[in-house]
Amino acid sequence: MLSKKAKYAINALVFLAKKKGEGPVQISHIAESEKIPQKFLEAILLDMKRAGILRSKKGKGGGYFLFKEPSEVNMAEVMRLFDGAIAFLPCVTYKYYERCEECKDEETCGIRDVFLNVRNATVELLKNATLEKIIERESSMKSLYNN
Amino acid sequence: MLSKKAKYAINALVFLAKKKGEGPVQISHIAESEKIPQKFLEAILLDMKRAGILRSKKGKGGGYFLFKEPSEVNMAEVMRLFDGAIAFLPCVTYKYYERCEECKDEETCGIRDVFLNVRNATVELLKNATLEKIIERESSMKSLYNN
DNA sequence: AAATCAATGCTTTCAAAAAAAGCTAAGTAT
DNA sequence: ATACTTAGCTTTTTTTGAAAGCATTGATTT
Repeated sequence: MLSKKAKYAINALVFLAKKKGEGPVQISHIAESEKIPQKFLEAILLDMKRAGILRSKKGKGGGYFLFKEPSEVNMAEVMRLFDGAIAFLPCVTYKYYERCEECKDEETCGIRDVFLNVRNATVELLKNATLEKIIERESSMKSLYNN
Repeated sequence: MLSKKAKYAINALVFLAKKKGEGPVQISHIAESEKIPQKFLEAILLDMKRAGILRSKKGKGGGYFLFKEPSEVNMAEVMRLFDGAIAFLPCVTYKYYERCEECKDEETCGIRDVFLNVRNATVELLKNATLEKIIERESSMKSLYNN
């Protein structure tokens, strides 16, 4: 399961992506609209700012806004930022690699093989899921649903 | 990431599947061979016994053994037993379903759509990954590796 | 310059879950 | 009987998740 942090981050990102071009959005506004505890959201937004996804502006008329293009922010990136590795086992991750103690031979480990396939499929889908596509898909589903 | 519990469970299952037909195996034997803290393993095996995957025999010559067929034990089942839902979001699970508070319309939620696809792909792969196939694949990889 | 607004940084707290460890009981084969 | 092995229960320790609180810094407006 995603941590609350990651989930909130995604919600906030989609929200900000929809407001792209409208200038900074206050934390309190995002928190209210997406039902996220404000203080928690502050930390989350800050993390994403540090990661180069968002920027902020202080003072009157300040707030957060998307800095990267919506087509360049994908779910794999966001999940890794908040929850670490996406894979189910450390021996099939790239950045968080760790060998299994009990494993006699990683190359021929049947368990590893399964979870490597799962990881690859998952990462593929998540990398493809950009903010742009999510919003696009949402509006196309909405019009489908309303006709 | 899988919990240690789930990971240990899988290791123990593969171990027992390889010993299928050789009678009960002592907990201590599994623990040593797979490098699992024995007391922790006891609880894990007991859970799998309750789930009908294993059976046990007490007293001299006792131990645990696989009760289900190796072709009928898959990774999705084991993971659900120990770690609960496989999906990343509660709104795309079957048994652990929960609605997202902030979600205005689940049917057209772009985020949900992404994670539903991920879930479906993952479950498909995990259901297919039975103990039988894991062992089979392992030995075929080994012979490939040795030639 | 002062007042105001909003993000930033840092610390602490609270709760829950994960990961074990310890001890006693119960069942079974020989 | 007794030696062996799982079963059951309680407690402890560690880690992580999820916040809440408060003082600070920086930008803007008047």
